[in-house]
Amino acid sequence: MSRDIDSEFKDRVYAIVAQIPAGRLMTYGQIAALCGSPRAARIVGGVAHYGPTDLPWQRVVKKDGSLAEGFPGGIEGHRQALAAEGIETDDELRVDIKSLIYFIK
DNA sequence: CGAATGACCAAGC
DNA sequence: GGCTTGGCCATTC
Repeated sequence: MSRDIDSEFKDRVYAIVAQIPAGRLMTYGQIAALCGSPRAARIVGGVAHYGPTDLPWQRVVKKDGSLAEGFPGGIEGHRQALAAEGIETDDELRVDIKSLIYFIK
């Protein structure tokens, strides 16, 4: 599985997001770092936008704990998606990321 | 093939 | 203390 193409980055994003357990959250920066580029947090967002919707992007939030703005339906839609996953948000549309964040070993 | 974008992050004022 | 600007790196049109 030697893929010398840069698409390996995108491929890893899919893998990581797909491995996020329900009830947990991950930040774009964290995923980007796991993909090999800690500064490519925006790329993860770009992949999410143009990428498949089969993955639980709803479990992916910003490092600040706030939700993604470009999510289908907006922050409001994202909040409902999280609620469907069992993740509760506060009045500030933010989740307890410091507790729900999923750390990959 | 080249240029612009993009679901972010961090720092500055 | 909250908002603005710049930088960043890979993908997409």
